[in-house]
Amino acid sequence: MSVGITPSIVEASFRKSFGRRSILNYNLSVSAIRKMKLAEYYKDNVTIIDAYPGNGIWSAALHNEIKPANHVLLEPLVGAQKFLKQFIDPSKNTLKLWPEDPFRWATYENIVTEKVITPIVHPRTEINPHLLFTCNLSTIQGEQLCVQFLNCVMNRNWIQKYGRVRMLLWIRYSTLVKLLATPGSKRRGRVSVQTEACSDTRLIIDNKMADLTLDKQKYEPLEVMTKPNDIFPTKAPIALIQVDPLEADIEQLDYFEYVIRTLFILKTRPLKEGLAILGPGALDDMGPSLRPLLNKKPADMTLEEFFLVTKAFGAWPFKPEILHDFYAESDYSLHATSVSNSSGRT
Amino acid sequence: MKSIYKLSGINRNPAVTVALRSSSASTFTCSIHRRAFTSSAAALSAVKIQSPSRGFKTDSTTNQALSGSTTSFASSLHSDPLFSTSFDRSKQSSSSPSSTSPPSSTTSYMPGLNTTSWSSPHDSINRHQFLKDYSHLWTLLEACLESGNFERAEHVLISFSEHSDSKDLTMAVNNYLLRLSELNSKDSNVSQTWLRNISRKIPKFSPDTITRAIILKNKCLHYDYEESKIASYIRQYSTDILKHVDVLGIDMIAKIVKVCDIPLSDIDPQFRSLVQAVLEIPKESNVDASVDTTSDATSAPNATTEPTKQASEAKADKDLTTQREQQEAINTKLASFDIDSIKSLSKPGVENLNAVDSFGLKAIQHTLSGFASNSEQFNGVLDKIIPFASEKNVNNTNYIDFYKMVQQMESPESKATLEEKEKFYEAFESYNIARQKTIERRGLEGANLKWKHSHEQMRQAGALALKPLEALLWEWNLAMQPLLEQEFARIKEVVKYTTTRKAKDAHKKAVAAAAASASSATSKKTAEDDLLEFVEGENEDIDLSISDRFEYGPYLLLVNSQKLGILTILEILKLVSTGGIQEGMRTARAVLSVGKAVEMEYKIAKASKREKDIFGGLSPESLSDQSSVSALHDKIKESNLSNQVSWPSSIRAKVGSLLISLLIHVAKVPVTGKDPVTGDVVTGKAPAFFHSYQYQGGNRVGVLKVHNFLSKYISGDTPSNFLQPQLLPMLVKPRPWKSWRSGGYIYSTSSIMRVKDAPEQIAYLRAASDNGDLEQVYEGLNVLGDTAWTINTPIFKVVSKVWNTGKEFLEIPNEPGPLQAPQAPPRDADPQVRRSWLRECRKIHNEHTAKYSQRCDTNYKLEIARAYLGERFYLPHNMDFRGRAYPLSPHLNHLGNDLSRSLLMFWEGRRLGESGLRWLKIHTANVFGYDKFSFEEREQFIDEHMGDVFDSAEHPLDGEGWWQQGTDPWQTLAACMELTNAMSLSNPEDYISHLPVHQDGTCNGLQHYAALGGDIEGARQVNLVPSERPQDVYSKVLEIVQRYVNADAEEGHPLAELLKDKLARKVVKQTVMTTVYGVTFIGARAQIASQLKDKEGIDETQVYECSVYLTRKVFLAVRSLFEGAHLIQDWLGDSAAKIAKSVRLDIDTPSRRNGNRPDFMSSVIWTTPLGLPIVQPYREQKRLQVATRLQSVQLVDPYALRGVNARKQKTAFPPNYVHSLDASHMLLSAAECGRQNLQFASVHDSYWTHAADIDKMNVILRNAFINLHEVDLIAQLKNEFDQRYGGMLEYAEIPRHSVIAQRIIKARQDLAAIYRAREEEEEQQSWTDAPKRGRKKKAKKSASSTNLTVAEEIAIERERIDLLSSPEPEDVARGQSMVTPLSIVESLEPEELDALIKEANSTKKQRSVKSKTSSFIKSTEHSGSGYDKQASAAAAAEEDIDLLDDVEEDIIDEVMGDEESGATTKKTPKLDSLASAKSSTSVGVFIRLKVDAVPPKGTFDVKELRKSKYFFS
DNA sequence: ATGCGTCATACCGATATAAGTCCTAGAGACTTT
DNA sequence: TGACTCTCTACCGACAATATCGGTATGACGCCA
Repeated sequence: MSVGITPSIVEASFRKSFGRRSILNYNLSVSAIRKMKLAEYYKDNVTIIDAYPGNGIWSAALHNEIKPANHVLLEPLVGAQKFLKQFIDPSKNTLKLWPEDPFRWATYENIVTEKVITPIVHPRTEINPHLLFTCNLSTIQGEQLCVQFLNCVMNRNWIQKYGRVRMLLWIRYSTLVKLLATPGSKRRGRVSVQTEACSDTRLIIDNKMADLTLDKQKYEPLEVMTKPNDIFPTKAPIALIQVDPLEADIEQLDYFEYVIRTLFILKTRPLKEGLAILGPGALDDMGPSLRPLLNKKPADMTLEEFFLVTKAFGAWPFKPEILHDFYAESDYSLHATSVSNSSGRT
Repeated sequence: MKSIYKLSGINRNPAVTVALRSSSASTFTCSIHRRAFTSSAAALSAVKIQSPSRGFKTDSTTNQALSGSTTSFASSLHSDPLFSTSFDRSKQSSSSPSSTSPPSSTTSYMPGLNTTSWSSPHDSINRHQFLKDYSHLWTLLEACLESGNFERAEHVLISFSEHSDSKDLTMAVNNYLLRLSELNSKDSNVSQTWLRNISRKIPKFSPDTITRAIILKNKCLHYDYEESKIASYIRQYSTDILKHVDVLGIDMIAKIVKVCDIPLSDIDPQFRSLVQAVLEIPKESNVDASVDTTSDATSAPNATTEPTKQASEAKADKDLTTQREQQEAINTKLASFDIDSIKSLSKPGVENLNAVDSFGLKAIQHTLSGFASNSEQFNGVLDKIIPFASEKNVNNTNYIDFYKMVQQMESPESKATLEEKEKFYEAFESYNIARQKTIERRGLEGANLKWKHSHEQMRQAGALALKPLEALLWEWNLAMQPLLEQEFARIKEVVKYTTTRKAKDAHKKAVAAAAASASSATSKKTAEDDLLEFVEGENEDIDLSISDRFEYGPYLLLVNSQKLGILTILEILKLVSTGGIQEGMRTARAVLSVGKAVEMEYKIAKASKREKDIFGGLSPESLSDQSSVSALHDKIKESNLSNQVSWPSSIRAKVGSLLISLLIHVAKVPVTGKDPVTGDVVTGKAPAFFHSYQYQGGNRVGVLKVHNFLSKYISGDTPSNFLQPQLLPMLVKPRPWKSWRSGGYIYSTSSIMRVKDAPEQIAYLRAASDNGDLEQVYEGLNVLGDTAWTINTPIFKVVSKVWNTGKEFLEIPNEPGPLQAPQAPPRDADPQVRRSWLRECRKIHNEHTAKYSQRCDTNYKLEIARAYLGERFYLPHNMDFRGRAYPLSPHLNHLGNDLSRSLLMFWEGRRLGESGLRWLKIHTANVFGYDKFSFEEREQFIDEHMGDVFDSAEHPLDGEGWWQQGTDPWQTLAACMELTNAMSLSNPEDYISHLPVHQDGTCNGLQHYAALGGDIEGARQVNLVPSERPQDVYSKVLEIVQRYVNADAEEGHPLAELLKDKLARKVVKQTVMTTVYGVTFIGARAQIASQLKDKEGIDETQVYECSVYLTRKVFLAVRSLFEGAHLIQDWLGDSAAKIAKSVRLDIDTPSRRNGNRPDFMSSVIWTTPLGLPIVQPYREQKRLQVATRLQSVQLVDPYALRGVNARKQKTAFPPNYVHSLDASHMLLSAAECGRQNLQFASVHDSYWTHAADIDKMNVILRNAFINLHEVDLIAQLKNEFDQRYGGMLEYAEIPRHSVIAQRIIKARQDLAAIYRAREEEEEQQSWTDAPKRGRKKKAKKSASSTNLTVAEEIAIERERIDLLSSPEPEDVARGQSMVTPLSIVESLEPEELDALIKEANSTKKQRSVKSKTSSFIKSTEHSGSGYDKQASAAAAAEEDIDLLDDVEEDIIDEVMGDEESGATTKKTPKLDSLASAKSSTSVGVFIRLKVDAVPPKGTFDVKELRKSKYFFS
């Protein structure tokens, strides 16, 4: 995937996406990367973890622009592996293909234990300049994975234990609006608050044909895909976002998670109704301290306001002890089998 | 055009909406979309003329009475006589719908009145267009009447009249009239005036004799039986009026008879004896001790004259007192029969179970035993009768052991005279009736008194004492009262208006006025305001609560506030920790349960009150003529409005949610917490319950959680204290089944069939019931219900001893401690760690929940058993929709697990005799698990183990414990005890045995299959063929599998080598068993995997592939062994698929999701040999969200017309059919056992009777099986299908090259051209007609397409059929001139068509076989390949990247190829394409449905099994 | 009296919710350019 | 003119996801001829 073979990969990957949605426009990719000034930030001993490279356009652009010391492609799809292999120069050690599935957490441990990558832990004062993560999350499961990556940002586990690792994620539009919805938006939900709380997330490459209800002021894309053949499949809009984990801690993280998850159940009802379902007597006990917010809808609330609620919740003496609920599947085969066995006994 | 895509039958009905919600008060128009084409295309437009009565805008009929509102109902679309043939059982054809059906509104089969047929027009079982609203109105009418809201009731009545049949209407009016006259008993003019008015308003209404009877009743009360007034009225309408005992009551009739001097011969002979009884009773002694004492509480407590709170409490006190009085009265009665003392003779040492001593079951126990402890004066006569009486243990006995009493009385040593015995039984019977009634009318107020008592005790003990739960509950109920009163007041405020709009306007005015006055007087905030604020919520919700109250209000008013409070609390506490929610429950379930409890409470109270009204001073249980009594009971139930229909679940949910929200608001528990900041301990009061939500795998679920303070009180032993007493075993014989809704308990109504949200099932059932087709079914079920049971006390003692240890033992789970979740990993732990932690938590949680619910379940069983110790009881039965019988009373019954079964035995004993002793031994061997040997061997086995048997019986817990090794240990113990008792006699054959002895069918499903197919080999395997030793299917299958595996092992197959020594019967058993149910490969694989998992020597990683391998082998073996069965199974499945995927021409059924395709509407329906119609209920469900006070709740809408779930219809039909046969077999056997005076019980394919009667039963059940299968059932089924579904269309393919196919293609093109032209024209028209109306988006079609969609073609075919059946010759001619694919196909001879289809199918098959090698059986032959692939994949993952070179080219190409093609375009479902979807060599076409020919029947003669010893063994 | 336009509202269906996916297999239904 | 994706995986008995949004139908109401 050296610069020299760029035309060939562009040509070869035309209208290929291996079941995912991918960008096809190499030049636009390059342009976006330059606008992000990635090459300037990632200079020294750079490792790129490149999940689901698929047709390889975006990977090629990253590779050619950043020229990383180590670029590992996590691609479980045999077809895609075969395709990508054509463009990998085995003699060089900078670009490797690893066939394990990026969906599995073990993959990320394995590439370390197998010495495919050697991550450098970087202090949290700045974005880790030695490690960049990119992933194509354009499938239906991609959204799930995306949310989990964000959870990892919050929990500082997974690759985020190496410091604040920037993530460049290709996501569906439906996911995008969930992540980037601003207060007052119809799409404002738990994930958007969480994203806001733990990361600085920007829209990098937008898609022209999607008319989404985003705060365009706040999320001005660096590049826009305009032509039908910029992506494949043509009518399946995706976007590239850049997720920069924040340095600061979230206070009372457990409570924060519980509060936002619960409050967004009744997201267009006044907060007082939402408070009531936080715990027995919650409205009576916490209501007074949150009086100014009581009539606000969770969907309209800002991050700071959620922090206020979290704080009040943390200070509430009678808050529930168990914040994570489990449920039992109705799979009590114990009893059932004892009944049926005895009618047809052995 | 759009009309084609509209489901014409389901237009919303505005007039009904008015009555239900009355959101509006003026003119409505109900428009029906036209179904017929309005095109000018000559051949097609004829439809318009053909059916002038269809598809028009109905005229609006103005009805002044409805505050100017105009109501109209869509006229029926399909009332053609063509589609109204009668439902018939194919074997005894044609019977017209009975005209004597009791009025009912849940279902209706009135052809021609707003109805369409359900699954087939062949049966005249029709679906009322507004079924849902119809039944809602029905219940609403009753509710309004009960609460005295006559204005609205009339409103409802008028809406109802618009689309009800005249019988239902008359019944509705009569109920109105009855209630009106009740409340105006002193003035009969009121009701007469009203009647005149209503007759004018509803011209359809015609009074019947019941109407007259009501007026007569009113007159009697008004004029105090003044002869002149009454006699003339009777003369005017004949003495027929007097047959309505259920209206007038016996007392009244007697008086009338006396006053007017009417000869007794004019009275309905059925009830003459009752009237006579009244006449003979001297006036003063006419006091009934047993009839309801709480009845005044039931008569519309919240009607205009509502009892005050104090009054109702006082009444509760009174109730308890009267109850005691009543009991004493009965005691006196018993005593008067010369059995002065019924003081318990029961055994010592029946330990009390550890349980919260409070209400529920305790109260029942109290009822049951209530008067055992009284007075010493009863010692005497009984002592004379029973010599052992002196040994009686007086302490520790809190119940009467009737069982022992009777045994001793009947024992040879007993000196009781025949007369004494007779008197005893008579007393026993009436005592039981009284107690049964008391149990069914649960004493809610009684519970409250107990709570109150507890509360007061707590007070005395001082504040420091921990409050007992009861005290808390009392406080809650007390606190709920003012809120409930407030709610009642608000409801009354709302419901006094006839429309919500009026109510809202009035409210607005009131608010405005209040605001005006408030501005002057500064508002002071009072407690009441707080209440108001809570109840009313935010101002913006007021409109909502008004319309809400308008809906649920009338229902809530039916039960008084005391009862409401109590039952809410009881229900909620019962539900704690259900639904997999820790320390809580699902909101949906909670609100529905509470709502249902309210409904139950009301209905039972109402029934009880009516009974009192009708019987007057007579005591029904003491009358000699019990047949008249029960006939009258039935009549009462039938005429009772509330028995006909259940409340809509939306109403239940709303009522329940309101009550729960009140409870949440008032129920508080003390709490302590730590202030996170200061660290101080804070105390306070917190709500005991709170409403929240949880997520279950991405789904939101509403939950009601209990405060953990409260959950400390609640253990697995608690819920049984809150048990609803309505569905317990009965102390008297159940009311026999007489119709589909008459039978079972005394007060509560149950249906004879458990239906699954499917009115269609009810419709068919009702038709059969009304038609008198179910007599055999009734007979069988009644035998089951008449079997008398009692508790096996020795077993109970052992069990309760074990239970009280709290430890796990056999089937008894231990007392689960608090849930201990593992420590959560730190947040920054690897996601994998977190994931496995979560998984672990979930697993522990699951286990805990399962354990808890098991503990609860066992506790229920034991508590019920304890309550019924020494009692004689009965288990009323009904059926599932296939006809299999189940006891109505849950928890403790003989269908339960081993433990439940062991706790039950026959009340009646029978001398063993020689054969009985032998069977008792065999039974002991069977339950021990030694059941695969010959009878002689089993007998011998027990003889050899007689020492173990004795030891088990005498030292169950401290002996060798031989019984515990049995397959069914508890039943083994019971058998050991029985056998020991018998053997202890000098002649064991003299032993009077009560133990049920079982005879089980060996793989009963396969037995039926073998008989159906006449399959000799199969018959042999399942013991249909006489044999010296029992055949064991599972061992046989295992043997074959073993052979396969050995063969593979020979060839070096690694898995075969691994497995060949590890096969066991157990591994294959479940799979063989479930084969009958159509288990799929993956399901069977999972079963086998779980069996292999515990096997030694199989690595965990290999379990999967082993199970895959083995499952293939097992399937092969089963198939080879039961070839005949599989042929039948396949035929059944294929037939069901054809039916379920058939297309109907009689109604328009576009798919909801894809307007280009019709939905499949026909369920598989068949009639069992006993005449029971069975409808498979599997349809797509429509779900409704109902907004309740707490949250919105999702309910299924059973009334929605939805397409069938074809897949489920297909897969479930074979097992359902076979189950319907085994059910028939059972019921036939039961009926015959009843005739031969055998006690009989069954668990589907396990038949029970006394040991002594086993020989008789064996003959009976064999004969029944032979009778069942002597006719060719499958042929009969095919015949029935042909008749019922013959008019439908099925999809078939014929070769494209055939002449016919070419003609069809041509015809389609022609039709498409006409169709498109007409479509365009219509479009134009619709633009000019109503430019704003959007077109139905359902009809998605590509405008340019020249092909017809499937839906379009069906529409055209339908037109043709309609034309042909038109009465106009002109239309018929037009129809004949139409050339459609169907007309072309029908021009062929059937044989020609068959040949064409066969040809097409064979080419298709060839292609598919060529392209796929997917059959698992086939791939078994190369099962090595899967192994290899797995290995290489694993290797690829482990090795370095370079290994990618090794990936075979062809795989890559394949993937790449797929990717390429993924980008290619897709296509529209045009009919032509539908044809070529499978192969371009054939054309798809709709033909008349014809089920396949029945597979040839084998030569096995079912009569042979008469000699088969092990058929059932 | 009728008709029309506008606004409010009820109803119905669609969609999001959470966040490891459940180790695999195979048939069948469904969709939609 | 097929193919791809999605679903579901044993019968019965027991049961049951919810909040919100947007489009459409329908009715109320006002207005004016």
